Amino acid sequence: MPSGAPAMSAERAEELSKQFKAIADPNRLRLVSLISSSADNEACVCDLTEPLNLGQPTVSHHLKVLVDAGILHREKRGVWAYFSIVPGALDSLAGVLTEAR
Amino acid sequence: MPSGAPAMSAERAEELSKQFKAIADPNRLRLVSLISSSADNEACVCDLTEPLNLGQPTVSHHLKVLVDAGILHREKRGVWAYFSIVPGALDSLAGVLTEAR
DNA sequence: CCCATGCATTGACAATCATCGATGTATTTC
DNA sequence: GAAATACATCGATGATTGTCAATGCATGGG
Repeated sequence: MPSGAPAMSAERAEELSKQFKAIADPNRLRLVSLISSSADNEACVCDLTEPLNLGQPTVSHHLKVLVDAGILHREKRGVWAYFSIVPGALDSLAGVLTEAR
Repeated sequence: MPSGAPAMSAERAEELSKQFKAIADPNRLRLVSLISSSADNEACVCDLTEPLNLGQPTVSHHLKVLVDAGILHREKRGVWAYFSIVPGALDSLAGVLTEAR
Protein backbone atom coordinates (compact mmCIF):
# COMPACT_ATOMS: atom_id res chain seq x y z
CA MET A 1 0.00 0.00 0.00
CA PRO A 2 1.29 3.44 -0.87
CA SER A 3 2.41 5.03 2.37
CA GLY A 4 -0.06 2.86 4.26
CA ALA A 5 1.54 -0.32 5.58
CA PRO A 6 5.04 -0.27 7.09
CA ALA A 7 7.92 -1.73 5.13
CA MET A 8 8.84 -5.40 5.32
CA SER A 9 11.06 -6.49 8.20
CA ALA A 10 14.38 -8.20 7.58
CA GLU A 11 13.09 -11.40 9.16
CA ARG A 12 9.97 -11.50 7.03
CA ALA A 13 12.06 -10.82 3.95
CA GLU A 14 14.30 -13.76 4.82
CA GLU A 15 11.29 -16.06 5.17
CA LEU A 16 9.73 -15.04 1.89
CA SER A 17 13.07 -15.20 0.14
CA LYS A 18 13.31 -18.92 0.80
CA GLN A 19 9.98 -19.58 -0.84
CA PHE A 20 10.66 -17.32 -3.80
CA LYS A 21 14.11 -18.84 -4.27
CA ALA A 22 12.45 -22.24 -4.42
CA ILE A 23 10.33 -21.30 -7.43
CA ALA A 24 12.89 -18.98 -8.99
CA ASP A 25 14.55 -21.81 -10.85
CA PRO A 26 13.37 -22.64 -14.39
CA ASN A 27 13.34 -26.39 -13.81
CA ARG A 28 11.48 -26.05 -10.54
CA LEU A 29 8.93 -23.79 -12.20
CA ARG A 30 8.37 -26.51 -14.76
CA LEU A 31 8.09 -29.13 -12.03
CA VAL A 32 5.28 -27.22 -10.34
CA SER A 33 3.62 -26.69 -13.70
CA LEU A 34 3.92 -30.35 -14.64
CA ILE A 35 2.43 -31.48 -11.34
CA SER A 36 -0.45 -29.01 -11.44
CA SER A 37 -1.30 -29.92 -15.03
CA SER A 38 -1.15 -33.66 -14.47
CA ALA A 39 -4.25 -35.82 -14.25
CA ASP A 40 -4.55 -36.31 -10.48
CA ASN A 41 -2.61 -33.19 -9.53
CA GLU A 42 0.26 -35.37 -8.45
CA ALA A 43 3.27 -37.00 -10.02
CA CYS A 44 6.16 -39.28 -9.11
CA VAL A 45 9.82 -38.68 -9.86
CA CYS A 46 9.82 -41.15 -12.73
CA ASP A 47 7.15 -39.10 -14.51
CA LEU A 48 9.14 -35.88 -14.18
CA THR A 49 12.59 -36.97 -15.22
CA GLU A 50 11.98 -37.27 -18.94
CA PRO A 51 10.09 -33.99 -19.67
CA LEU A 52 12.79 -32.00 -17.88
CA ASN A 53 15.60 -33.89 -19.53
CA LEU A 54 17.41 -34.11 -16.23
CA GLY A 55 18.90 -36.95 -14.23
CA GLN A 56 16.91 -38.60 -11.45
CA PRO A 57 19.11 -37.29 -8.61
CA THR A 58 18.76 -33.75 -9.93
CA VAL A 59 14.97 -33.97 -10.12
CA SER A 60 14.90 -35.47 -6.66
CA HIS A 61 16.99 -32.58 -5.40
CA HIS A 62 14.71 -29.96 -6.92
CA LEU A 63 11.65 -31.64 -5.47
CA LYS A 64 13.24 -31.63 -2.04
CA VAL A 65 13.88 -27.89 -2.31
CA LEU A 66 10.21 -27.33 -3.12
CA VAL A 67 9.07 -29.57 -0.27
CA ASP A 68 11.38 -27.84 2.22
CA ALA A 69 9.92 -24.50 1.12
CA GLY A 70 6.41 -25.74 1.88
CA ILE A 71 5.29 -25.60 -1.72
CA LEU A 72 5.09 -29.32 -2.50
CA HIS A 73 3.76 -32.22 -0.46
CA ARG A 74 5.47 -35.61 -0.55
CA GLU A 75 3.58 -38.84 0.00
CA LYS A 76 5.21 -42.22 -0.34
CA ARG A 77 3.03 -45.05 -1.61
CA GLY A 78 4.87 -48.31 -2.12
CA VAL A 79 8.05 -47.74 -4.04
CA TRP A 80 6.89 -44.47 -5.49
CA ALA A 81 6.93 -40.95 -4.04
CA TYR A 82 4.01 -38.81 -5.15
CA PHE A 83 4.36 -35.04 -5.12
CA SER A 84 1.47 -32.60 -5.04
CA ILE A 85 1.10 -28.87 -4.54
CA VAL A 86 0.34 -27.74 -0.98
CA PRO A 87 -3.09 -26.07 -1.12
CA GLY A 88 -2.83 -22.31 -0.76
CA ALA A 89 0.93 -22.21 -0.81
CA LEU A 90 1.22 -20.47 -4.16
CA ASP A 91 -1.75 -18.20 -3.47
CA SER A 92 -0.03 -17.07 -0.30
CA LEU A 93 3.06 -16.11 -2.24
CA ALA A 94 0.98 -14.41 -4.90
CA GLY A 95 -0.70 -12.36 -2.19
CA VAL A 96 2.64 -10.93 -1.12
CA LEU A 97 3.19 -9.59 -4.63
CA THR A 98 -0.25 -8.09 -5.11
CA GLU A 99 -0.20 -6.39 -1.72
CA ALA A 100 3.07 -4.63 -2.48
CA ARG A 101 1.91 -2.63 -5.45
CA MET B 1 -5.47 -25.73 -14.08
CA PRO B 2 -5.69 -29.40 -13.17
CA SER B 3 -5.24 -31.36 -16.39
CA GLY B 4 -6.53 -28.39 -18.35
CA ALA B 5 -3.68 -26.21 -19.60
CA PRO B 6 -0.48 -27.72 -20.96
CA ALA B 7 2.68 -27.59 -18.89
CA MET B 8 5.04 -24.63 -19.03
CA SER B 9 7.62 -24.59 -21.81
CA ALA B 10 11.32 -24.43 -21.08
CA GLU B 11 11.55 -20.99 -22.68
CA ARG B 12 8.68 -19.58 -20.66
CA ALA B 13 10.19 -21.04 -17.51
CA GLU B 14 13.48 -19.33 -18.28
CA GLU B 15 11.74 -15.97 -18.73
CA LEU B 16 9.78 -16.21 -15.51
CA SER B 17 12.81 -17.45 -13.64
CA LYS B 18 14.62 -14.19 -14.25
CA GLN B 19 11.82 -12.17 -12.73
CA PHE B 20 11.38 -14.48 -9.77
CA LYS B 21 15.13 -14.55 -9.16
CA ALA B 22 15.06 -10.76 -9.05
CA ILE B 23 12.65 -10.71 -6.12
CA ALA B 24 13.94 -13.89 -4.49
CA ASP B 25 16.59 -11.98 -2.58
CA PRO B 26 15.75 -10.74 0.93
CA ASN B 27 17.29 -7.31 0.39
CA ARG B 28 15.56 -6.86 -2.96
CA LEU B 29 12.24 -7.84 -1.38
CA ARG B 30 12.80 -5.11 1.17
CA LEU B 31 13.73 -2.63 -1.54
CA VAL B 32 10.44 -3.24 -3.33
CA SER B 33 8.59 -2.99 -0.04
CA LEU B 34 10.36 0.22 0.94
CA ILE B 35 9.57 1.84 -2.40
CA SER B 36 5.94 0.78 -2.41
CA SER B 37 5.41 1.99 1.14
CA SER B 38 7.12 5.33 0.62
CA ALA B 39 5.21 8.57 0.32
CA ASP B 40 5.26 9.13 -3.44
CA ASN B 41 5.77 5.48 -4.38
CA GLU B 42 9.32 6.26 -5.32
CA ALA B 43 12.70 6.52 -3.62
CA CYS B 44 16.28 7.37 -4.43
CA VAL B 45 19.35 5.31 -3.53
CA CYS B 46 20.26 7.57 -0.64
CA ASP B 47 16.92 6.79 1.00
CA LEU B 48 17.41 3.05 0.72
CA THR B 49 20.97 2.62 1.89
CA GLU B 50 20.39 3.17 5.58
CA PRO B 51 17.29 0.99 6.21
CA LEU B 52 18.96 -1.98 4.50
CA ASN B 53 22.27 -1.39 6.27
CA LEU B 54 24.12 -1.97 3.02
CA GLY B 55 26.74 -0.02 1.11
CA GLN B 56 25.73 2.29 -1.72
CA PRO B 57 27.29 0.15 -4.49
CA THR B 58 25.44 -2.90 -3.22
CA VAL B 59 22.08 -1.13 -3.15
CA SER B 60 22.76 0.26 -6.60
CA HIS B 61 23.50 -3.25 -7.83
CA HIS B 62 20.27 -4.68 -6.40
CA LEU B 63 18.23 -1.88 -7.95
CA LYS B 64 19.80 -2.57 -11.32
CA VAL B 65 18.81 -6.22 -11.08
CA LEU B 66 15.22 -5.22 -10.38
CA VAL B 67 15.22 -2.71 -13.24
CA ASP B 68 16.68 -5.26 -15.67
CA ALA B 69 13.94 -7.69 -14.66
CA GLY B 70 11.29 -5.11 -15.52
CA ILE B 71 10.08 -4.75 -11.95
CA LEU B 72 11.41 -1.29 -11.15
CA HIS B 73 11.49 1.89 -13.20
CA ARG B 74 14.43 4.26 -13.03
CA GLU B 75 14.07 7.98 -13.61
CA LYS B 76 16.93 10.40 -13.19
CA ARG B 77 16.06 13.87 -11.94
CA GLY B 78 19.05 16.08 -11.34
CA VAL B 79 21.65 14.27 -9.32
CA TRP B 80 19.20 11.74 -7.95
CA ALA B 81 17.85 8.53 -9.43
CA TYR B 82 14.28 7.79 -8.43
CA PHE B 83 13.03 4.23 -8.50
CA SER B 84 9.39 3.22 -8.71
CA ILE B 85 7.52 -0.02 -9.26
CA VAL B 86 6.50 -0.75 -12.85
CA PRO B 87 2.67 -0.83 -12.87
CA GLY B 88 1.35 -4.35 -13.24
CA ALA B 89 4.74 -6.03 -13.05
CA LEU B 90 4.14 -7.70 -9.70
CA ASP B 91 0.52 -8.50 -10.52
CA SER B 92 1.71 -10.29 -13.64
CA LEU B 93 4.04 -12.44 -11.59
CA ALA B 94 1.35 -13.09 -9.03
CA GLY B 95 -0.94 -14.28 -11.79
CA VAL B 96 1.53 -16.98 -12.76
CA LEU B 97 1.34 -18.39 -9.25
CA THR B 98 -2.42 -18.32 -8.90
CA GLU B 99 -2.97 -19.89 -12.30
CA ALA B 100 -0.76 -22.85 -11.47
CA ARG B 101 -2.77 -24.17 -8.57
C1' DC C 1 16.30 -64.85 0.38
C1' DC C 2 17.83 -62.39 -3.64
C1' DC C 3 17.13 -59.37 -7.17
C1' DA C 4 15.07 -55.42 -9.51
C1' DT C 5 12.96 -50.99 -9.10
C1' DG C 6 12.17 -46.18 -7.47
C1' DC C 7 14.01 -42.77 -4.91
C1' DA C 8 17.26 -40.31 -1.61
C1' DT C 9 21.88 -39.04 -0.30
C1' DT C 10 26.73 -38.02 -0.82
C1' DG C 11 30.77 -35.84 -2.80
C1' DA C 12 32.60 -33.09 -6.30
C1' DC C 13 32.82 -29.48 -9.63
C1' DA C 14 31.69 -25.41 -12.35
C1' DA C 15 28.88 -21.47 -12.44
C1' DT C 16 26.42 -17.88 -10.43
C1' DC C 17 25.78 -14.43 -6.90
C1' DA C 18 25.98 -11.02 -2.95
C1' DT C 19 28.99 -7.92 -1.03
C1' DC C 20 32.63 -4.62 -0.65
C1' DG C 21 36.41 -1.10 -1.65
C1' DA C 22 38.10 1.70 -5.16
C1' DT C 23 37.23 4.36 -8.99
C1' DG C 24 34.61 6.67 -12.72
C1' DT C 25 30.87 9.91 -14.25
C1' DA C 26 27.43 13.35 -14.37
C1' DT C 27 25.18 17.27 -12.09
C1' DT C 28 24.72 21.16 -9.01
C1' DT C 29 26.86 24.91 -6.35
C1' DC C 30 30.05 28.37 -5.40
C1' DG D 1 36.18 25.81 -13.55
C1' DA D 2 36.84 23.60 -8.97
C1' DA D 3 34.70 21.19 -5.35
C1' DA D 4 30.97 18.43 -3.64
C1' DT D 5 27.23 15.31 -4.12
C1' DA D 6 24.60 11.19 -5.88
C1' DC D 7 25.01 7.35 -8.34
C1' DA D 8 27.14 3.76 -11.51
C1' DT D 9 30.79 0.62 -12.70
C1' DC D 10 34.80 -2.36 -12.01
C1' DG D 11 37.55 -6.03 -9.87
C1' DA D 12 37.92 -9.22 -6.30
C1' DT D 13 36.37 -12.53 -2.95
C1' DG D 14 33.67 -15.70 -0.27
C1' DA D 15 29.31 -18.11 -0.36
C1' DT D 16 25.62 -20.34 -2.59
C1' DT D 17 23.76 -23.22 -6.21
C1' DG D 18 22.65 -26.50 -10.15
C1' DT D 19 24.22 -30.61 -12.01
C1' DC D 20 26.09 -35.17 -12.29
C1' DA D 21 28.15 -39.93 -11.16
C1' DA D 22 28.32 -43.05 -7.60
C1' DT D 23 26.30 -45.06 -3.82
C1' DG D 24 22.86 -46.16 -0.24
C1' DC D 25 18.19 -47.49 1.17
C1' DA D 26 13.78 -49.13 1.18
C1' DT D 27 9.94 -51.83 -1.12
C1' DG D 28 7.80 -55.46 -3.86
C1' DG D 29 8.20 -59.78 -6.75
C1' DG D 30 10.11 -64.22 -7.91
